[in-house]
Amino acid sequence: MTDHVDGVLDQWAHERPDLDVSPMAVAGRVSRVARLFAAETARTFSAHGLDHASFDVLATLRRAGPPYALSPTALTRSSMVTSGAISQRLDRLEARGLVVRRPRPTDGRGTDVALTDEGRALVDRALPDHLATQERLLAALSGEQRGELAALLRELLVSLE
Amino acid sequence: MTDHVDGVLDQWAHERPDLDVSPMAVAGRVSRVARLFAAETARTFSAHGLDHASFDVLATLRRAGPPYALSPTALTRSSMVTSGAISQRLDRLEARGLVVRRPRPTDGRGTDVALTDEGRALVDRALPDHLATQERLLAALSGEQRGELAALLRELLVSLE
DNA sequence: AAAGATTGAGTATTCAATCTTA
DNA sequence: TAAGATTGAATACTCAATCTTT
Repeated sequence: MTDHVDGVLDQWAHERPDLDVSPMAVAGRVSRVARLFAAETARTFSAHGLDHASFDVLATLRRAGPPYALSPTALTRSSMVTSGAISQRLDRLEARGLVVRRPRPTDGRGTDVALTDEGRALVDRALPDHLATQERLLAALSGEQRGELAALLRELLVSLE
Repeated sequence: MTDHVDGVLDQWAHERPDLDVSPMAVAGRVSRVARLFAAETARTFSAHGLDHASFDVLATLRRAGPPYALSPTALTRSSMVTSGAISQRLDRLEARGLVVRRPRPTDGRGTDVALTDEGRALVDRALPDHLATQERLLAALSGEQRGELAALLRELLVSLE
């Protein structure tokens, strides 16, 4: 059985036999899997009136634990987008009443972003569905294979982060 | 050694001990690795006056072999973006003289998109640097580990594609 | 009616500049 | 000066509608 990347590697082997394209066997597949996962999980988020960007912020606040509040800077560091993107995500979430922004008492420069009750309820509803979708996407791999895959990706991430 | 995802899993285990968040161990890492790879390879592309979108189109035409020509539909299928996005990528590449669009002789509806000599020269220059960047990003993994990782990702892709 | 390709409106991002407070 | 956060211009995408040819 072959996937799209096998075809790409074959083409390069034929057209540029002088080059070692083996890094693509990993890099190309990581990129494709990530995109396919994102497309599929987007459908689940959509069923809850969310998208990946919104869920990402709500989930980061939720898993931080009570009082479910973080600064925009902390949200930016946890995410993989710029501070400007976080500001705009917060605008949208606040307009929907899912988060509130409040000036931080101890530092006039700072802001606390907190989940509202509605925001917390929404992310708690969406999370089980999201996990079920991820589980379904991974169904082709056994528990042992998932463990191996996670371990290899962690080693890679440790070297990159 | 732990990565960002270990921290996320710990947080969820504390806040939602009722849920099995283990799918995130794979899905979260795939997403993060893909984003980090994309950010780093973008720097290489930029050094050649390219970005990921442009390189993707040029490389697809290049590895197709002589005469380095495909239809927009074929380019769309090979990519992971919509036909509208491909149209716009081709506008940009054509404006720079890296590809040319010509009506297909055998079917008035069709278009052939072909690399120009300049387009081919550019992708052939950028490709070795791109591979070197990917190689560097994977440096933490042995050859054997890369093989295992690629095999697991391929199995996943076969189930998803 | 369908296939191939493009268009334009709407959206979420990045980047650099800006504003406020420490 | 620096830190925290936001703003607005520029960019590349998606989605749905459209145009042309078969």
